[in-house]
Amino acid sequence: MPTQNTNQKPYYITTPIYYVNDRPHIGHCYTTLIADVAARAQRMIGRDVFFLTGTDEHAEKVSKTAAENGKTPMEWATINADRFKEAFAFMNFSHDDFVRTTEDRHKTKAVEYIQQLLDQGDIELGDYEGWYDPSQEEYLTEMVAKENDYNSPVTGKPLEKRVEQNYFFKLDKYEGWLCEQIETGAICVAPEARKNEVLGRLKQGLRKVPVSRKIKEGDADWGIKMPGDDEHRIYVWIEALCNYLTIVDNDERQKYWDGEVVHLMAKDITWFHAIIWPAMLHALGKKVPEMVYAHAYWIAEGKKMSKSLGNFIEIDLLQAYAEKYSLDAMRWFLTTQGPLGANDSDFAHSRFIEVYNADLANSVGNSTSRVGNMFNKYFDGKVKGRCNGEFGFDNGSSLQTALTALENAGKKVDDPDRTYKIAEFTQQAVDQAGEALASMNLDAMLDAGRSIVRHVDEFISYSAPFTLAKQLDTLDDGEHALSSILYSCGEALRIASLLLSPAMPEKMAELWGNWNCNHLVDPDDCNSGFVAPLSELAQWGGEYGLKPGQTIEKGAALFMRADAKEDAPEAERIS
RNA sequence: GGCGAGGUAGCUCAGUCGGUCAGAGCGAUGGAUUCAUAACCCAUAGGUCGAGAGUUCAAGUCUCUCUCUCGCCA
Repeated sequence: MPTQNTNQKPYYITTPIYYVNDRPHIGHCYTTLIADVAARAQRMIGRDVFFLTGTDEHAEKVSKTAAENGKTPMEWATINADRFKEAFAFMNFSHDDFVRTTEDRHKTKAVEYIQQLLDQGDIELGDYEGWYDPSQEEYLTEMVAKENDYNSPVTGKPLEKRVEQNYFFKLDKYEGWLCEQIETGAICVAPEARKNEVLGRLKQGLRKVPVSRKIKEGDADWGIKMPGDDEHRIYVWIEALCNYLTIVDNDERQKYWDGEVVHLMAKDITWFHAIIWPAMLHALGKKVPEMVYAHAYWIAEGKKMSKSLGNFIEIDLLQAYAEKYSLDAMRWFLTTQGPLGANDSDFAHSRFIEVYNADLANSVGNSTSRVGNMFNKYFDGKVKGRCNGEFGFDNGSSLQTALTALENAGKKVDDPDRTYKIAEFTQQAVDQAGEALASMNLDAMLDAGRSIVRHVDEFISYSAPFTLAKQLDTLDDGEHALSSILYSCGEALRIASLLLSPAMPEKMAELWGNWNCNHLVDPDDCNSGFVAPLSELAQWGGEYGLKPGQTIEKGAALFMRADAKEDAPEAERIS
């Protein structure tokens, strides 16, 4: 099966690994959804894709919470990792692997990397001086300490200046190199606002960063020890970062690291991914990621999500939306309205309904419905003939015939000289989608699909095939004209549906099922992969295009119009 | 406190090197239409482009001041 285009590098996309003590919420789902949409789109254009997500399990608090729940840390981690797996299965994510940092395949490699950095002298023992809050047993950053007048933000008691022995990674060594990598775009830090922030901070100078913590009396045996020094444990964040490499650092998967590497994350962890991780990789003699993309946050009904407000949008609410409006509609809303840029986005019910109706029900849903219906009404639910998608030109008469029908019916044609090159239009949309995908502009990619739908709707209004259909007996080439118009509408929508499918794999597969399009390896499984790369699938009237005789079933409406007055779905709170 | 981003139609935002840049989408209103999911198509939006001053023949588009919002600070 020619599903892969060998001209393109393999594509490796990652999400952060999620803190296993968290409950899966919109943030986790959003980042992973973006990765999923990108991964699906890249696979569709024929690239060899590896999409990784997973959980970060070695934090100290995990062992603490486990104890509180009467579990071993590992039992607790497993229970919670499974929650993420379930959530991601529900979201229909297509990750190729799910890493847990407690797995040997991760731990062994991670230790090897740290060992190498130790051997090279990139990691060294040193003194850490900082503001310690005895009541919370933690160090505070200079900034936080200062803001609180060097008192504990929790208890108000004075902070202590403490010195501790730690291992340090000599990040400062790579200051100039990092600056150059980011400024030249060798590492593309996106969006632009994040890049500026990182560069600004870089110019303030770098220091070595502590990468370990001394093990204290009574600490749980959880996490990875510093190689060659049992008294220190590797900080969980540094070990966690290694997951991106550990999981593909083998013969079989090496090609993914050698290909295009894209790290996706929320903006709070930009620094780790744009600075510390590339520096570590460089020190290890490894290639650095091509792109570090840090999106902004979701807010809920205009308010920041916070524990105190208890307004986190968790997986149960997303499930409620999916149940009412379909999973793919929810995926569509998150993908197109989400904070992929530098600004936060609002998850508001009224907005969801607006977008659902405007983008899905009134657009793709309605357009496929009206075209499918006309095939059924006029041609017994079968594709009648082919058409090159050009209308209004001298060498074709279909549109002229349609306009004649309008005149016969006494309808005014405002602008009788319009021309349509629908095949060309779809090709341009496919090209635009490809460009948008390359820069992770997923909304623009999907909008290319929507632009085809809009074009079809406009063309239907202009050519009025339903008026033409009433005069088949009196117009000589009426049937040919009608079949040409319908073919072009159907074929254009078929191509549009391909572009929309990364966000809405199930719904588009449903349409392909109704229209008997052979895009998928298994037509009943939207995750079974495409039988050919997009360049072939989206070929107008090509091997995978609509063919005369092909059955077009009306099928159920893809997206039924939603009532704006209806209340937001309620989440059934699960503890 | 330091550094940075931004305040453009009801909403979300585009606006490259200063001169059809005052725009798009959604919402709203009016019209037309019936193949379709009261959908689609067409038309309409008089927003001092945060405030003030300056540079210029000409400024959302450059400079300064003020104000508000936001981000980053190992």
